[in-house]
Amino acid sequence: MTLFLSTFINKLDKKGRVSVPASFRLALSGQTFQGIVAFRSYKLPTIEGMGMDRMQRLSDSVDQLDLFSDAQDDLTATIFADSQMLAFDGDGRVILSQHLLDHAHIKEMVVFVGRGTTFQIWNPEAFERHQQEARKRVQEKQATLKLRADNA
Amino acid sequence: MTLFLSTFINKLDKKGRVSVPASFRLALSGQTFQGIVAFRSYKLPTIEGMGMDRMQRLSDSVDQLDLFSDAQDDLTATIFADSQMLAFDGDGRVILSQHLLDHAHIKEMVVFVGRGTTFQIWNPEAFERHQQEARKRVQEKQATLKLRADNA
DNA sequence: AAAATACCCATGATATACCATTATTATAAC
DNA sequence: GTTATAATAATGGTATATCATGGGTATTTT
Repeated sequence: MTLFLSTFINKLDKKGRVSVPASFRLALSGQTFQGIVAFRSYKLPTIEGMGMDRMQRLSDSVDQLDLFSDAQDDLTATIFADSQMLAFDGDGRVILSQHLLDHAHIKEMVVFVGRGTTFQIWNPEAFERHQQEARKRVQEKQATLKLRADNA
Repeated sequence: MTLFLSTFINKLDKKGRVSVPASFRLALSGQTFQGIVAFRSYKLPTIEGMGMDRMQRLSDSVDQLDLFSDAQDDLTATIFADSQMLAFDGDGRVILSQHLLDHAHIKEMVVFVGRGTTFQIWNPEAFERHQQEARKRVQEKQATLKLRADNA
């Protein structure tokens, strides 16, 4: 099992620790770095999470040895500089930095959302809202699609 | 684990020493030269840093340019001539030369910024400004960046 | 000799490792 | 189908190790 699936809600303790869902840990079990890599989404109030291997591949694809090109500059600045390596403790927990928590407006409860090869970490209410809006957009799209189909 | 990730802010002591972040040292632990290679960025007020192995690769790629071409000449002058090997002391610190410090306007605090296969060393305020601008540009260019990220 | 550098050790802060307890889920027995 | 039991996962707290930092002393360099 190498995919991140489902959503899980866990509690943030007063030290900022939170258990990474067991199934996510299983998906990461083959990796050398036992933990997750996390950075602030540059588009939504959520934290992007993945394994180190994916980060490595991201780096490889960006690494053309033209380390001075403008094109890659902003991307590397934003992603690599902002990302953090969060190691599991013996019980599969990580510590989310204040930096990350602030961005996602997380206070006590944390939602892990599987997205296949990556996952996201949300504030529960914010995630719920985001989901509903996404659903609404899909429905609207379906409506327009149907109209088009009828017209065709 | 060979990537430089996150940003760390450390202090320059009165002897000019500064701790290289532990995770950066870990990323360099496999190398024969225990230290960093640093040179002045030619387009930004920052110091470019990397391990000796990456410097070697850079050299190899420059070798493939025509031996006496302008491009090779420029790279050799701006990178190899300007770069310095800074060895770790017993506690993982290096001494940044005045030459480098002046270029980056560093006085007391030093920011280490991971960029995947390399890193940069900044003045804190200058970095903050640069980072925010980069983030803004990334948000504007979202679509392109997303494609890249997905392909990785 | 003076200055710069390398080496060594001490300390406080913080993160990591470890262990105990609770909760939840799955399994088995009745 | 319900209850009992076991297994796994999540949570909470404490001890330990690591790291950044500061200072001292020796060693090299000029």
